[in-house]
Amino acid sequence: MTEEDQNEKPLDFIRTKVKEDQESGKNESRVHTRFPPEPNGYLHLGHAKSICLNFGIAKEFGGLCNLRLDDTNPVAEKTEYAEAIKEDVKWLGFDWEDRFFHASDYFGQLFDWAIKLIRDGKAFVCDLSFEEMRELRGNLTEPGKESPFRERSVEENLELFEKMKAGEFPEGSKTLRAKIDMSSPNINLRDPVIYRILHQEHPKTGDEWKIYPSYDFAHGQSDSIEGITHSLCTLEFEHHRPLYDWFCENLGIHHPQQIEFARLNMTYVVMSKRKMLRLVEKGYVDGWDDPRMATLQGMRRRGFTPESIREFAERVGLAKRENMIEVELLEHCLRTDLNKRAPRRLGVLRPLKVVIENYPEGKSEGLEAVNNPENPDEGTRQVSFSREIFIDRNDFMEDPPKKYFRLAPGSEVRLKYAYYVTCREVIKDEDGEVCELVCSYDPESRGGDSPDGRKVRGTIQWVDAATAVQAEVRLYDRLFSNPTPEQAEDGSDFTDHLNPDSLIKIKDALVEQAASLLSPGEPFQLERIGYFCADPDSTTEKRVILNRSVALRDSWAKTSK
RNA sequence: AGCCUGGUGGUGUAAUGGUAGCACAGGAGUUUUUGGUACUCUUAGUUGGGGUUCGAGUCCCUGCCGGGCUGCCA
Repeated sequence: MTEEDQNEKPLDFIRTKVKEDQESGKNESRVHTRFPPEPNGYLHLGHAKSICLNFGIAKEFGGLCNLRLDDTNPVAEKTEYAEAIKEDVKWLGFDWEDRFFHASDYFGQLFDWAIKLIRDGKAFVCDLSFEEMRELRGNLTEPGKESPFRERSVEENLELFEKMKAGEFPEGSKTLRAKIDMSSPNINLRDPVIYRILHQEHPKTGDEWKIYPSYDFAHGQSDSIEGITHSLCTLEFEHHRPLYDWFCENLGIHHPQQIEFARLNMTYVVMSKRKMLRLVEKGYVDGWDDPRMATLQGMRRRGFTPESIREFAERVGLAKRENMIEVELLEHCLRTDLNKRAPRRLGVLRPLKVVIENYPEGKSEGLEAVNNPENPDEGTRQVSFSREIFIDRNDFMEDPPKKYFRLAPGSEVRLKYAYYVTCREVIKDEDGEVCELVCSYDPESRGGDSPDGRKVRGTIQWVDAATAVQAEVRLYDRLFSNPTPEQAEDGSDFTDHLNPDSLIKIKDALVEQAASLLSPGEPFQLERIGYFCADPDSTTEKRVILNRSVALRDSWAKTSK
């Protein structure tokens, strides 16, 4: 993209603000962002939007972006998740260089800042139980009441807080609270808890700490320590911004600006960690990396490319209003990317035997097939052809409707890259099912063109019976049959809307050899069917298992309905 | 109920007082050895009501609707 294009391209509200700040010299014109996931689950498409935003802005404005794990709650967090997060961000194509941090790196500094707040009379140790605190907090319409421990002396607070740190009190018995305003209409400002007692091993700091800072007391300060200039987060943190600001101001430290944007929602999926966890735990899917999941690991296994996801993240836009992106946009991004890069191969999902009666028995020949019509540089390959081949059952109809261009009794079609064939005879088994076709071929049409200029409307794919490789093909479709499974109008649960056909396994598909040799994740197209890649199970189970990433657009399916 | 926040075609997103545009989806067609791709054309929109103004999606008032908030989660 040229500089001019970039100037012409309208900026979203966040980039507009970043640009203003940079041009006005704020933060010495530095731009520094961060992606701060909590390591309590796997990253999903919604995170991808945030990753692309944060790393993208840093790149566009000549700045930096950190990766920081927000590990302030050891109860839910695991190293397993932390590793997956790093892997996923890297796979998506972003580089945090040497700036990989943890909120727990700052526990010491955070503790010192808590001390400062106590000394300044802005924080106090509170003995209220969970329930008592809730009662005194008030509600949406009524102001809260001050804690009876609010006016403890600085000395007593200091002593108690040190004892909390030393592990002298049981979990839940005391908290450290900021002294702000119990009557604030923003409930987050009603003396929020900033430290709680948790006798819990932390994946990073072990048993060093018995108290842990809350999100509000850790996040903004972590941003501040790292010199973040723009702290981008989702809308639900909007009510927390006054708190974010309050801590930076009252601590007298570098004050990054928090800006909120609307999170990503998409049709036919669920995007919350909690709901995804349920899908995994209840066995509705095969795991976090199930190709039907909107997790980055699932999407990668399914055959999504980092490029397609980045393109998607850019195209969904950025604003503050709630949104529901149609999954079709994601599919479009994948197809566009794969169309230009995926090599073409031949395969049939539901094989139907075809014997070419006038083709010499025992003969076999190699035919030249184009690897990628979008890119001639990828050249051609040889595919073998002989008297017995298989075509897809979908490509034959005994009693075809109008405008059906494929094979039917007496009709002629082109076998892609091979010959024109005409269906002469239909053989059925005892159940009356078509089980074999007898065709004749035109030897003059080798390569797929007839010297007499005769045109044929239909072109179908095929595989050579002698050399085709058997494959299990997994056809994935949307996980839910309802576009908005979470917004059940009838009070139903999202799991009531699971699509029973979201996974169809075809055990006995046949593909040409070249389609059976690719490693997991390498995309290819089975012509006229869709984009595929080998599943990791291929390696462990030592057989060919293919995932359909996305089907090709099928305008015939549409018109024939 | 109070506070905060947001409302532009089916979906998403532009237009910062001056021709409502782009993308996806939908429809029609051209090309085609993938009923793919590409290309062309096309349907469809400013939440209601008032006001300011030569002129309002944009500013003001008011109604309506959506989202968020009463964790020692993030």
